[in-house]
Amino acid sequence: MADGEKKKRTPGPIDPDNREVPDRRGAPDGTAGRRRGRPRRLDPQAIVATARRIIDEEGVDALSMRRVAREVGSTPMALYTYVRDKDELLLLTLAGTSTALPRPQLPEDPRDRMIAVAVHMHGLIRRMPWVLKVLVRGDVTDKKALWMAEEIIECALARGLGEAQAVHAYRTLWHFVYGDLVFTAARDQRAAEPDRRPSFTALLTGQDAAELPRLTELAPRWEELQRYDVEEQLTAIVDGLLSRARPPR
Amino acid sequence: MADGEKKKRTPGPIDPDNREVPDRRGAPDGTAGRRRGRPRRLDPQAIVATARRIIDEEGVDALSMRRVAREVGSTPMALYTYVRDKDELLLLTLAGTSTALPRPQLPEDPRDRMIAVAVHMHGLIRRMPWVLKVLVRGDVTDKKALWMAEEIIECALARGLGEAQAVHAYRTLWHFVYGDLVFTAARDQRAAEPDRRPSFTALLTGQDAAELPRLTELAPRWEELQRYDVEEQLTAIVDGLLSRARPPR
DNA sequence: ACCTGAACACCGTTCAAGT
DNA sequence: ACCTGAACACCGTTCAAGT
Repeated sequence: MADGEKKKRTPGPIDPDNREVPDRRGAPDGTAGRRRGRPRRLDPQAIVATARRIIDEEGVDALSMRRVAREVGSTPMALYTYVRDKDELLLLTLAGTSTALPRPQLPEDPRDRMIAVAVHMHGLIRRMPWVLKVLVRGDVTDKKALWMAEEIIECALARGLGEAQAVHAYRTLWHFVYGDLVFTAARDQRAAEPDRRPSFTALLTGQDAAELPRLTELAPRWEELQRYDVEEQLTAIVDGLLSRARPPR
Repeated sequence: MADGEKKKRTPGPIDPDNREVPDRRGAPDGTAGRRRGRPRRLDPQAIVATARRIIDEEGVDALSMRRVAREVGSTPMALYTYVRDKDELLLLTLAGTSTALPRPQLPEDPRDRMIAVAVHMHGLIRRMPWVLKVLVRGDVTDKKALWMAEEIIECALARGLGEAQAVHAYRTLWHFVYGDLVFTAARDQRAAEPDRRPSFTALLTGQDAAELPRLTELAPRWEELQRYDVEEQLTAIVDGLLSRARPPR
């Protein structure tokens, strides 16, 4: 990094919100908004749409710059006019995904509302597990998903949490939802390929009974005991978080 | 998958618990425990150790079968005598990692103890972030980490949760800890490469103020508001979970 | 049983050149 | 400004052959 201080700006970034890109149609005199230089041959939206489809159908691992290029009828390097690198393309696929499920009717009571939003958040991603693997790489980039944060924070404030506490409550709920989905997905995958390493209970030998008596006892029933209703867990967490409110006066 | 029903068993699996592998030293008569066929040239433990070192020093993405082979002075395909595939090697690197932090003194009170164990779990992985990326691929494979599950479940039972509830409590805590660590790591990484996409607050334009008033208001202070003490959050969660106990009689 | 070498079917990205 | 083609430095894994 001795002399590499000049950063290349991505020349034609893609608008993550899928709005019309100005793209050579501007004022009638043809100057304002007109792109300079060689006209585009590729459709930026098509690039992202293709990427999204590949991920959706075959998983994140199936996504490659070469594959997208092939499918949009171009060469790998042409894509780099539109995205800085593969990571950026991945993030762009997130936009608009939060509208997959219609925004639900929410209860009026702040506590119940908070739980309902968290459950919705969970259900949304449960339906599109690929989103999980992309989300690790950065923050939420889908503006249409922000209403959920807004709602949860608003509810927390309504129940007497401070501003910081309310933001923390949102994060805590999100972190749980995320973690839960990751492990649910891992379990589903393990179930899909049997003979693969089994759940940890198989590791327990007779010698462990002394050190891990409770686990040893529960091991045979672990699979069923493990299953929970996310809503119940979210309810418990929300109640725990709300119990930190300073008493209303 | 029409005719591919016969599964090759991995011939010489590596013991995840780092115990002495029998390896050609058996009964004095030289039969029991003796390996048949050509003797091994590679040390199974060295393979795993090398993999662990690479991941630890340069991250999971730096791990490749070719790289490990090179560093143990062999060829890529020789590794497949010891592991079924790259995934299995990855899982094997996990063994023993939970002893990185000494087992702490725990409070007697079940609630406090539960919190302390959860905090310990968090601190352990915080110190070895690479573990996170490997854990997604499966369950806990480090037997030495199971005492944490045992403790948490035991505490939950002591406070009056049912068996299923106690197991759920453990899972909920673990899912939160995992999610929290993933996003903390993501934030750290974002901070390390600035100019990269910023936090979501930068997405908010004037037009959003109407729809997202609270977020818009908090946005300028988001970075500081966001920071929380994990222990506080874990405490709230534990209290929420324990509040589900049937009242003690 | 264990190990090698060549081969297959891929990667992301840089770089120089063309339009 | 946008796109191409060749090249660089890699991947995981299969397969046939050797010891």
